[in-house]
Amino acid sequence: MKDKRKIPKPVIKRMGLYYRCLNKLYEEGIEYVASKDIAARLGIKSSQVRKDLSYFGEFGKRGVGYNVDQLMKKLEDIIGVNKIWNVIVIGAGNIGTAIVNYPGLKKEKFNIIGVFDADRSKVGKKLGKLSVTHFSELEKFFNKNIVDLVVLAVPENAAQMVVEELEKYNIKGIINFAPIKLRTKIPVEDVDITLSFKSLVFRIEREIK
Amino acid sequence: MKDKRKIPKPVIKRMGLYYRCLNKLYEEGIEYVASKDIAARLGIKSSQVRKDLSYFGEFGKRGVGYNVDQLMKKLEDIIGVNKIWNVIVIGAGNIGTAIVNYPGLKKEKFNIIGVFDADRSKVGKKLGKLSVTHFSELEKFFNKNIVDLVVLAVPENAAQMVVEELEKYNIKGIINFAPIKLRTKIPVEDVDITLSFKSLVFRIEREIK
DNA sequence: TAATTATTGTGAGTAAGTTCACAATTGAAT
DNA sequence: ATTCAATTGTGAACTTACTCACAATAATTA
Repeated sequence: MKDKRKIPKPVIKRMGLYYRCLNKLYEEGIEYVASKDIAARLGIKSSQVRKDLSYFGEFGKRGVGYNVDQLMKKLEDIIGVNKIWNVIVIGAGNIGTAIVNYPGLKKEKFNIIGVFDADRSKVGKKLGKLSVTHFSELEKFFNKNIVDLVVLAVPENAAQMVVEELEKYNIKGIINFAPIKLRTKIPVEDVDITLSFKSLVFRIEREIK
Repeated sequence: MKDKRKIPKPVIKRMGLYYRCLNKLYEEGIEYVASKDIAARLGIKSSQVRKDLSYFGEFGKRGVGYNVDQLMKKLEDIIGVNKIWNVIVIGAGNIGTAIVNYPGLKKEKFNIIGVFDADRSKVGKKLGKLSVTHFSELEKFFNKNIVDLVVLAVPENAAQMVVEELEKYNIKGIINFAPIKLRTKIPVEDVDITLSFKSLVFRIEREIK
């Protein structure tokens, strides 16, 4: 591993993919795997797999491949899945509800500990084990709980205002479902599902690969 | 516009962003806009905006900017928002339900015309105006309806089997929420929300920008 | 009319990301 | 022990994407 190199952003997304792939291999009882096989399962090139992993260390054995169990554990450290992240969801509409109910997040150690909404008619509504709290209770909640991440699932016109409120607290990042660019110093990851639809449609219409 | 150039994939995603931005400008009553202003709203460089647009034509006026209304209409043609897309959702779990109820899609001309699930206990459940149909009715449905896109919101272990079923029909694309690589000739757009969480967490932990 | 200011469109230059290609290593077979 | 086949890790080449910088153009002002 040549150190100090900056890790390309796409590598980061692929690490999660590799981790999931290794999990499956482990469940299938496979002990050693070659970059070629991982690549085939993910539909990418084997050289990509090797280079990506090489940013973090030398995990393989030449002529043999990677020990599934061992590499899995390395990836756990790298992508930090072992740490439990406390998450609150702001906005209890369709997206907020789906996030709270989505079992995949819990499985990956994202622990949802609160749901907030500004709409009084939604307050008290049960979502799994949680019930919706009014947005005005946010400060009280932050005083009593450690919150790492906030899922922002509010309407577009409310998003920037909520972010400004969030800046008062000490959160580590925001997953933003509102289709606007948030102005903030807090790290933000934007998620936009309609863009995925549009992107697909564009490819279909233009036959661009 | 220099023609025949292949359009970079990231440009395609940004076109949707530009369109949405233009809509807002239009609503705000702004008649002309400079690439610099669009860029500022989206948090990117103005040269990027101009170059992206230049793949499709020359829409601006030097020294003045772009006519909002006019550019909006051009973008409509380019990204094909004017066409209505018929969509079915397979899988009526959390994600499937959220997709069906998500008003953003309807607004963008993605028209959900059916929801299917293999779980008999879900069949008949009302989701907005639609009710869940059993997966075995799929063929009958395809015989009576034109379906452009399929949203795949089934568990990971069912996804590949569903895709093989879908290959019998003449659909144009798949939005895949299952965390696996689908083996198919049909154009697929993968959506993975847990990857967004992981990517954010990775950035937070490593301070990589 | 000439100067001034604003802004586009794009070729050329950078930067980022991917793939190639091969020496180095490992284990198995002869 | 030697050969053979498999596979890694990585520098170098290549490809893709982004940014710069400036000529060209348009509107405004003097």
